[in-house]
Amino acid sequence: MTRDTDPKSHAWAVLSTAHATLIERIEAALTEAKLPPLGWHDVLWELEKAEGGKLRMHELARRIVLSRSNLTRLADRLEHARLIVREDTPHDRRGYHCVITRAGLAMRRKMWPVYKAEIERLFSKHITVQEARTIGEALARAVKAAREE
Amino acid sequence: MTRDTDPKSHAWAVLSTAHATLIERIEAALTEAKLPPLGWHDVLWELEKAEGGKLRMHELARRIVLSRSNLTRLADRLEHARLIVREDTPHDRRGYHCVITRAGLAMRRKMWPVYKAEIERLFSKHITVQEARTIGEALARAVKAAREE
DNA sequence: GTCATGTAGTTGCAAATGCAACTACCTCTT
DNA sequence: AAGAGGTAGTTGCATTTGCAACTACATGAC
Repeated sequence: MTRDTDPKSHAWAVLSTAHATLIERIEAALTEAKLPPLGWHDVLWELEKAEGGKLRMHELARRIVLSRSNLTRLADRLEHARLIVREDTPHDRRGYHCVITRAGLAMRRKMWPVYKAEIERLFSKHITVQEARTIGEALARAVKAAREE
Repeated sequence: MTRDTDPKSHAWAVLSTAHATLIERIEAALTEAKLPPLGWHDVLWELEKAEGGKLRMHELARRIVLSRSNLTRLADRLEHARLIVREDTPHDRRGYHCVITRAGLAMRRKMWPVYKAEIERLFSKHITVQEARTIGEALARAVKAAREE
């Protein structure tokens, strides 16, 4: 047990390191380009993909894997920057819809090339399509299982 | 460009989500077990693996992918909890060695089963050994390339 | 109806993070 | 031997995070 050689734990360890390394670089690239942090892109992209460009807070939080309270504050910042707006929901007066604005769409389109370039440079370039598929499938299975627990 | 279907970008997106999901659960499990955060385990484990149970601050920071200033503070907390000590280095009076203590070793051994159980439950159980190997190899390649840049 | 229980989202506060100085020391050049 | 430039690590400060309350509304049982 002193040295863990199980290939699965090892895969997790490498995944962790890879994530930390890439995130660090991606954030640096965004800062360098005078763009907002990665989290903003995640929110905007989820909204853009969603039907009508809107999503309930809790659903958005679930999709970007962020706690509710953190999303509240993140949404505050995005709203303050006029990239999203909060709209009352018709049938549930407790909640809101986050809606992406025109400026939000524009911002996401500005962030994506910078983000994408880093992914290519630091990730895509070094793995095969076959490996990418394996990674995508295997991890999607794990995420799905974790969610259904 | 509205919808990105490139399998490599997709793999990155899934990796990101998987990481966030698992980390959240692992931290929760550690908290529940009244144990310190995951970052403490990372530090202790790197030291334990290292020759003589000691590492220079900058080397430790590099290995756990943490900024220097963050490591300073993290090390402060670990030192305060008596899990590591800082020792002067013989030939470079600017720096220190972080050295794991007996209590540090004991703490890591207490944290690992909790950590490991979550990895198994949420990750290992859902992927094949072959997939694990592919993930490990592909991501290690990317990390290596990023570091050598 | 009304009470108990559950869900949506926000807020206060303490702790952790990121960035840009800053100190101290090392190394190389001349 | 002295100065320039680089590296090691820390610190101050503003921002972000995490957790536990807390408000407001919804839902189901009776």
